[in-house]
Parts: sequence; C-alpha cells; structure tokens
Amino acid sequence: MVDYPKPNQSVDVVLLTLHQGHLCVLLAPRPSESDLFPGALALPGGYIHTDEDDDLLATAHRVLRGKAGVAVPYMEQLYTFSGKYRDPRGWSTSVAYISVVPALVLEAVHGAGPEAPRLYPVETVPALPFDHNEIVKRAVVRLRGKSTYSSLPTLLLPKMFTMSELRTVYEQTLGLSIPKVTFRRKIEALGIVEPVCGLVQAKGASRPAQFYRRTSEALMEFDQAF
Amino acid sequence: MVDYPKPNQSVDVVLLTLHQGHLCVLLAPRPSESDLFPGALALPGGYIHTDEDDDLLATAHRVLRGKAGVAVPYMEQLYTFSGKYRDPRGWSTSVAYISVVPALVLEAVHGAGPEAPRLYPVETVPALPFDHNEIVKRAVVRLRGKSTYSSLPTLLLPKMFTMSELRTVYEQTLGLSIPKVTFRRKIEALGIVEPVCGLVQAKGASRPAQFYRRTSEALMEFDQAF
DNA sequence: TTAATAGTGTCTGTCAGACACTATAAA
DNA sequence: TTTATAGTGTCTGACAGACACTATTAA
Repeated sequence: MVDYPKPNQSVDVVLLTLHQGHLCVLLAPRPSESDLFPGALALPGGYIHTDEDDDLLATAHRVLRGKAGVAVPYMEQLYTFSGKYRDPRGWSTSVAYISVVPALVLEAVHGAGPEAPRLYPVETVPALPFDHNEIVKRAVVRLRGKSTYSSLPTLLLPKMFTMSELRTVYEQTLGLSIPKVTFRRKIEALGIVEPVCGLVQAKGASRPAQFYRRTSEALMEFDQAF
Repeated sequence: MVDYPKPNQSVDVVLLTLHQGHLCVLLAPRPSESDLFPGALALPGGYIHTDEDDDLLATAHRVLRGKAGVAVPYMEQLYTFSGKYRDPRGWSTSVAYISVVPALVLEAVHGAGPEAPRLYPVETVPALPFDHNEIVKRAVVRLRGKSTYSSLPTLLLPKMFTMSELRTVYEQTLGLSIPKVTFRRKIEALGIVEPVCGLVQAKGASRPAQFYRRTSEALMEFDQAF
C-alpha cells in the first residue's frame, strides 16, 4: 500500500452583497508575502488552523474576519473544488463557502486604502487566480437558484425594508421581472416577512411605504417557484 | 506564521438504489487490516491517490470501483464533512459523493460472501462509524429534495419502465402520493421521458402498459414542484 | 393640484386534482 | 364475463397575472 501525499486544503469565501444596486462579490489582494500571485485580487481564503477551528465553517468565519474584518451572520457551504491542476503548486482542494449580507455591514470596509478588500459587481469580475472565477460563478448560480424557493435574498437587505425593495432584490437575483401584485400576494402568503407596526418610509413626493422585517433570522424554504 | 498540520482528507460515497421496493444504501465492511473500526460496516471510502486521480470526482469513482466493483453513470458531490472530532485520529475532512443507480447494476454484487458490500434500507441503517449516519441522512435529503424539481428519480429505474413504475419511484422518494392523472400530464409536459414505440409490458390479468425511456442521459431540472 | 409611488378590488386564463369513463390484456 | 391495471375526457376550484382603481405623501 502506497502512502500518498496529502493534497493542499484551503477554504475560500464568496461574500455576496448589494452595492449601488448591483450584486457584488468581495475580493481582496493576496498578501504581498505570498509565494503565489502576491498582490493579485482573489477571494479571501486560507488554510485550516487545526488548533483553533472546530470545523470548516469555523475556518470560513475566521478567514473572513481576518481578511475583511467582518463577522457575518449567514455562511453556507457552496462546493468543494479540487484537482491536480487548479493550483500550480500541485493537487489541491478548496472548500468554498458563500455568505450573503446586507450592504451596510461592509460600508466600513469599503474604501479603506489599496490593501483593503473591495466589492466588484459579479457581472464584471476581473480575471482571478486559480479557479476563483468559476467559484464566484457557482456562488451566483446558487444564490439565484435558492432565490426561487427560499428567503435567501432577504439577507441582502437591512433589518427593515419596504415591499418594493424586497421585490427589487428578488428581481435582481432572479434576473426576471415579477408583477407587483403577484409578488405581494406570494410574500404575504409565505409569511417570510411581517410589517413593522407604525413604521413607514417616506421617500420623495409619494405615498410612504410600510416597513417590513424578516419573521425569522433563519433561512426559510418553500416549494413554489416565482 | 505557524505551519499547521494538514488534516486527513477522504472521500466517501453514498450509493443509493432501489431494492425490493425500498430505497437502499450500499455499505461495505471496512478492511480487516484497517487501523480503525476494522470489519465494521461503513460507507465505501478512501484517500485521494494524487497520481491517478485528476480530481475528487475521479477519486469517488475509483473508490466505488474498488470497494464494490461497480462503475456508475451518475455521481454528484454531496457535501464536505469536517471537524476536529468526527474521526478519533484527529482533524479530518470527508468529501461525500452521492450516486443513484437502478437496481439491476448491483444484482451481481449483492449476496457474494460476508466480505462483500450489501444494500441496507435507508430507514433502518445500522449504527455506522464516524459521521456516516449523518452523511447517509443528508444524501437521502438531497435525493428527496432534487426529486421535486428534477429527473433524478428516473436514475433509480432501468432503461425502460412504465408510467406507473415512474410514478411509484417519485412517490417513494418524495414520500407523498401523487394523483395518477396529474403525474402523467406533468411528466408529458416536461418531456423527460418518451414512449418506446411498440413496446409494452404485459403484467398479469390487465391492460399492458406502455414502456418509456429517459429522453436524455443527463439530469434534467425544472422549476415547479409536484 | 400635480407628481410619484404604495397598495387594493376584480376579472380571466391556466392548471392541479377529482371523478367517471373507456381500453386491453389474462383468467 | 370478470378482474385488474392502463390511460382519457371533462369539470371545478385555486391561483398567477393583467388592469384599473384608490391612497398618501411632498412639492
């Protein structure tokens, strides 16, 4: 029986958020002391710290805290990428995680010097090292897919939002337009949001909109498509 | 910067099939020369062979060929299990794959000595080492979930089958009863199967049923639930 | 009063599901 | 002719989506 060398094993995080009306992904320059692609834009990632991480989910959270300084409420395993050739250093695996957060959480991060992580619209992500472009693509597909049958898109919004904002987010992530009335009825039937008593958003010269909030912090799944 | 030890990294395969009307999983006794749980029933699994495996999917196929002697057409990544405590030897990850095959492929395997792999109904899987029970559970959830919006359950059937058999499989994997007419109309609208001209199944004292086959070997996804 | 967006009442076409029917074989 | 299962025609209720309406604020 041959003793095979262990492949390198890393964790990469795809953090998705809304920024200026676009779905964006967080990219950070690789550390300048890195042995491969130093300074190049890439997904925040890192190795497992067997002493402090209880599992890969913990690794993902720690990596994101370290590279972007953000603690996120929602993190989900996306896929494990693997192969002989995805990393020039040899056989490797990367367990990718996806996080979906409202824009506000990152306001502090964005625009803090050239070394800081920044947001890039998913439609125009630059060329990334390894198979990171493929990872981003799969993350977006996952978000779009889950949007048809879950409350995942609500995580892109802040604590309170209007029905219009909610509809816009669903339309953006799904890439289709949903009739106003249909959307409202569906959302009300599903019960994924509840009105915040008495609070409304007055925006410009128009009737103010009712504020809503998620009924549950947890992800909710339903089975009919929009 | 500390240099962390690499966790152990294995691949486990959950092979699901129909056997005597029940959804079953393939379990094999661990090799008697194993350093941990020798002889215990477990999911077929193994380590990455960096010289022969191009990626983890290849590892999964090789493992299944080696442990059960079967080459399967359908294999899909399920989830990556990880943690400090899932393996008593220390920090480890296991990338689980799921395979869905018709019963016939395994007829040869089943019942060939005490060392051979065998099929166990998913409802009554014995206690397994590591977190293998959890892995099996997640595999079944995945199959059930995908059944609501894909042609995955057709992979549990042989090349040819009747509409009734197809409906029974969907009912079994989904755990609900689907009205005969509704099911037929849906399936015909989706176009995931086509009638095999002239061929019918005569079974007992009743009208023979039209044979159908998959229109495509690939998995087909649709968006309405049953 | 106008502009602009929020939210509602009502109709219509589509489709899931119920039900009752016809079809086709063996015994 | 009976039994058993395959497969079809038709009705009904639920609901998605269209459309036109009312509501509520600032300018």
